[in-house]
Amino acid sequence: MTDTIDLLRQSGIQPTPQRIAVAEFILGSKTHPSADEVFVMVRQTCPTVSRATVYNTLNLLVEKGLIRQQVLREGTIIFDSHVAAHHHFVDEETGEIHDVPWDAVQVSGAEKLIGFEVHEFQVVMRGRLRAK
Amino acid sequence: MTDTIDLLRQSGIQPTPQRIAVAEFILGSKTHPSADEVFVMVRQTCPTVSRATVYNTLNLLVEKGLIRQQVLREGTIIFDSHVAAHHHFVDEETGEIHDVPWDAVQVSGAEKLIGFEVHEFQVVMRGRLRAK
DNA sequence: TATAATTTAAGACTAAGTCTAAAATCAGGC
DNA sequence: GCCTGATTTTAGACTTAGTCTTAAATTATA
Repeated sequence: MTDTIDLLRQSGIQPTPQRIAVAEFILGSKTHPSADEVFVMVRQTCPTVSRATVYNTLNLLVEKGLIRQQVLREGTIIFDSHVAAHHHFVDEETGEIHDVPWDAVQVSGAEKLIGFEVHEFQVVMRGRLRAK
Repeated sequence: MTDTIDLLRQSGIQPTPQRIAVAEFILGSKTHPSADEVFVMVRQTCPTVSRATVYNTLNLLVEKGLIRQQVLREGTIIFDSHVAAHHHFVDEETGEIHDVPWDAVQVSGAEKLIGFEVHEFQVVMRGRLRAK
């Protein structure tokens, strides 16, 4: 909790109970929740937080670089606490998003495209989970 | 026009004036329009087509494999007449989507991920257009 | 304590996508 | 051509994700 407060402060974000609750949840999450999924979860620790505040807070965390937003799931933006470059796997059946380590896939040529100044890239893979 | 009718029939799609208009537009498009952008454009050739019919038709074309849908732009699904594997470049400033030829980028390892059965993949690049 | 600035809450609003029910159209048989 | 059943279209209603608005609450500062 104190770590989260310090982190918010260091990022120029005024810590409030609502913001702390949202940050604790999303920064501790290994999944890729939508804003409304965050809202549902955060209401458990902060029952009076409003939906608009959750959206506002998530967008602020993105703006300050603490989390990333991704366009990977149909119908909604998802949020990702893993800010370092990595790839994604999208489960076609469930829509669930999985992180793929940056080094698991090798990409060359992406930053040398003619006509484009590439700032970042990722490989987006689609398929299904393998039975274990 | 006759080509489009034949193509629809071969795909098991009953050709109607509305469907022909939508198919002609999207199959001839080099861009990545949203459903509502298609709606606006198709209304020029088929002024009485309804918005629901445009959505229905695009989804049917996707289902039959004539076009692809992509989750690349915030806030909306885009449609892509280029069904063969290729990559995409997303212009950070405008949100515009550009095709990148499959061979322009080399990817290895994507289909050998532990735990995942990868059916398809693409590299999604973000940045800005280079001044020409 | 007072004041200004910031944040929150909750409802309203917008836009993308889908649903619904009736009307229109199409396909096939006679 | 007519009839009937199936399919498609229409247009408005509806749902949901994301944003806006305004007043209240909270925080920061003097």
